[in-house]
Amino acid sequence: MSTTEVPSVPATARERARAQVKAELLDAARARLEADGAAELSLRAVARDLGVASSAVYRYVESRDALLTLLIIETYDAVGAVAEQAAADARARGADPARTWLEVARAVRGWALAQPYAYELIYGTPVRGYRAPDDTVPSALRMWGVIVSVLQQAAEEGTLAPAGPDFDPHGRVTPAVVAVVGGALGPVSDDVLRIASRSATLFCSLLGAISAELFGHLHRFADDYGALFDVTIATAAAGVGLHADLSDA
Amino acid sequence: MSTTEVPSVPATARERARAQVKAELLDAARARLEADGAAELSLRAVARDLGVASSAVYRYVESRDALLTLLIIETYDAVGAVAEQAAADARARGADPARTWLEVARAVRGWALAQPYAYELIYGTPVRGYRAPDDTVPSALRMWGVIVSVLQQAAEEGTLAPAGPDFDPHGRVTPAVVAVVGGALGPVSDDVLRIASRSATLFCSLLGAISAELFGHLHRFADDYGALFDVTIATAAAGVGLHADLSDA
DNA sequence: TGTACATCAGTGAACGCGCGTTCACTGATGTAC
DNA sequence: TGTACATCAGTGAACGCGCGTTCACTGATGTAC
Repeated sequence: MSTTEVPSVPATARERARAQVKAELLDAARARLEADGAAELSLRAVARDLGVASSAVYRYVESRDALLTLLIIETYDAVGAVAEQAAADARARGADPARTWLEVARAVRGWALAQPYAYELIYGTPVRGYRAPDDTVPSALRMWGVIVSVLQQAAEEGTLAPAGPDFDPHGRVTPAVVAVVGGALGPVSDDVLRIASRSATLFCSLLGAISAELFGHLHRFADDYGALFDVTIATAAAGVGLHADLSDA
Repeated sequence: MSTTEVPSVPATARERARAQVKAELLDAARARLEADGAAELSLRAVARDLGVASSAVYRYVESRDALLTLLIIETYDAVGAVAEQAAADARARGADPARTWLEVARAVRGWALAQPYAYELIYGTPVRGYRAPDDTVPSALRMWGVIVSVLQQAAEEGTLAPAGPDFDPHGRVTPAVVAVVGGALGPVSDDVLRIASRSATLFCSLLGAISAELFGHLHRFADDYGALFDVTIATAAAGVGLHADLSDA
């Protein structure tokens, strides 16, 4: 009935139980993370929450760092899915690329505000002494994929123009940069060439706007930070050639 | 010879010695911070470095949190001074506002790369369990002062235009925002009105560009991140109406 | 279906670590007369 | 200038805490015959 491959549904009851306990462990760890923050995440606390000896955790996870890695991958996937969904929804409603990007940014902000410690885990100060292994890369790239898809869409529509006569990023994008952003996402076309550095600019504007709010640098702007966020994202996007209409927002 | 005011130079030898030891303590704490990171800063480690019992530190500092506060203020002042100096230098060389901002951004980035843990202390994930008191606010505002001065300069020169026809931040800036940015820096003029949200946008673009680099989100862009940084900063600035000429950079 | 053995999830004690903070103390430095 | 007292910088031991990780163990679950 099956080849010698590892089955996706575990065969034995023991394996099924094991998979379920591991899932519960991850859930508990995520709850701890979202309550205490990434730097404070402790195996003993997670074990306590599960009502289990702290040593039992080691049946499922090699070390605290390994657990962190699992959570980081989960979190990149979660925010990546949020961004992808927002882009798909916006496009389904007929949004242009600029509007799509704004919707993506809002969705990511909403996600970050709802679980700030998860945001901090991946986009805040890296946990000291922890070095993320390469396993996290594919999940981390999902966000970049969304960004590039927006720019690509604008380039195909011919609406991706530089913001001003004095500024043409094209000439300043080196082959190395192009290879990375282009290479990660498909064949390098002239369009991608033109958008390579712009993906970084959009990413940075999103990271900066959310981090500034979350880390308390805008708390004097208080109540209406949502509107300020829109302006900040749209302004940086305008610099990149994506002009959004905010009048209905 | 003096009033009853606290003298700025301590009178007694004991007071002088005390002030000097406190300065040495802060230096040692800063060194530890720059070696280990903010979250790992420990009073015992600092005491060890000073060759002193850990309890002795409490003669000079109320608690670990109080020490953190002192370091945060010092750090805000340090980066504020770097930004102010860069702006002054640029203006002395006859730079326009857009160019001035780029020079400021570069200077701040250089400072951050040279002491990443100091940058993280103030602009990274806040240290858990620590709540910054209001003492830090004036020092934190120095950076905002530089940003607003650049925008004000452009507004006075009449070169501060929106980036595109579809985007006018003016209408979306609420009175509350204006009161904060304007109020912190002088009387609220129409010019300030127009730049209130833009200061946040510039701040966020700087925060995002440096954090993204420092926290490893651009490490695949590797070698030439300096050029990418310029483009990112200039692009967001262009969205705000500051058009920099990068051709000679 | 029943027995003998292997696997392995979970236990609980322990190791060694570092931390922030308190407290009674000592001895040197300063002050008042 | 000399003595008696007050101040206070720094000591070292201690308290109580939580952490990551290891290890020999037990007992239940699974497998082979």
